[in-house]
Amino acid sequence: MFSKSTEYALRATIYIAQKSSEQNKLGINAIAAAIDSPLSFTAKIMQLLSRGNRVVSSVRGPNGGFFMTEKAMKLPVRSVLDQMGEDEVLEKCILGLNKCSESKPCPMHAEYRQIKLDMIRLFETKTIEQLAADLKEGEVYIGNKNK
Amino acid sequence: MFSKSTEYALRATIYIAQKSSEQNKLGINAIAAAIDSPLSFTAKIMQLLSRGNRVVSSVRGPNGGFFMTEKAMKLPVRSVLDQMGEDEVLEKCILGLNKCSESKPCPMHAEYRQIKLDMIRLFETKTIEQLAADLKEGEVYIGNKNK
DNA sequence: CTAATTAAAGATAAATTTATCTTTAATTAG
DNA sequence: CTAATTAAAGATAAATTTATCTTTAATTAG
Repeated sequence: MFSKSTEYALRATIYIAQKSSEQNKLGINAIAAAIDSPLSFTAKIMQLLSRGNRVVSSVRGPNGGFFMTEKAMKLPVRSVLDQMGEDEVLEKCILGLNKCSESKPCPMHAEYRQIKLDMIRLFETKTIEQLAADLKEGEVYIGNKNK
Repeated sequence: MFSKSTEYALRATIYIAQKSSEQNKLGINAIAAAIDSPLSFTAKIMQLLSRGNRVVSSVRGPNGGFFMTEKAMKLPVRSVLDQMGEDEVLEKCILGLNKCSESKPCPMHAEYRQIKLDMIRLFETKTIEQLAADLKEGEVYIGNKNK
C-alpha cells in the first residue's frame, strides 16, 4: 500500500504523539528503536516529516529532538501522507491510467470508487491523537522487533 | 497501490479478455501498443501472467500469441493479483507491521479493517469477463497514450 | 567562549523495480 | 525438412527506493 518510508513515518508519528511533548522531546535513537526501523534511514525520514514543523516539530542541540504540539496532534492522519508526498495513493487509478476520471472511467473505476472514498474519509477523519490514544502502552508500534 | 508490473498485467488481462479468443490470439506487439506499455517489459510481465496458463494462455510460433479461455474469463480479478504475486496488498498491515492481527492490532487496524475487507470482496467478486464488458470500445485501456 | 549534544544536509552505496536487448525454443506453413 | 514466426529465457542496464556514513549547523550547559 504505502512505501516503507511512509510506513516508518506513520509509525514514528504515532509514537511521538503518544510519548512526546514540547517539554519532553524524543531523540532519533529512541524513535528508531521504538518503531524498529533503521536508524539513519529513519533520520532521513524524520527530516521530511518535520520539515516546516507542520506535523512533527524538531529542535537541534542538547535537549533537542522531535515532538508534536497539541495543535499538531489534532491533525488528520492524512497530513502525514501529505507531508511524505504520498497522498496520491488516495487519488490514483487502480490501473495506473492518468486519464481515468469520472467522465472517462477505466473498467475498474466504478468498482474501486467507493473504496477510495472510504480511504480518503478514514485518513481525513481520524486524527493522529486518536491513533495515539488507541496505542497499547509500549506494545504495538514496535513492529517486527519481537518476531 | 499496485506495482507498475501489476498495473500492466491488469490492463493486459482486460484487453486480452475483450479482444482475444482461442482462435484469435494477440501478439505481444499488439498488447503493448494497446495498453501503452513498454514492449519488452510487457513481454516479461506476460511471461509471469501466462505461466501455468491459469489466467492468460500462450502459444508460440506462427499464429501464436496470448489469449484467454472462456473458463479463465470467469475468474475473479484477484487471480491476476495472485498470478503476479501481489495479493498480499490485500492482507498487509497499513503500518507495515507483520505482527499486526485481530488479537494484536496496530493503532490503525480497526479503522483500516473494513476497507481491506471491501477490497478483498471487490477483487474476489468481480470477474475479468465483467471488466472486459465494461470496457468502452478501443477507448479506455490505452492509458497515457493520448495525453 | 568552549565543549557537548543534537538534528540537518550531503555523499555514497545496496537493493529492488523497471526496462531493454539478445539468444533460444516451440510451432506452423510450405 | 526448411524458413518464418512467435513467445520464453537469459543477460544486462537504467531508474528508483531503501539504507548507511560523514560533515555541518544549531543550540545548550557550563
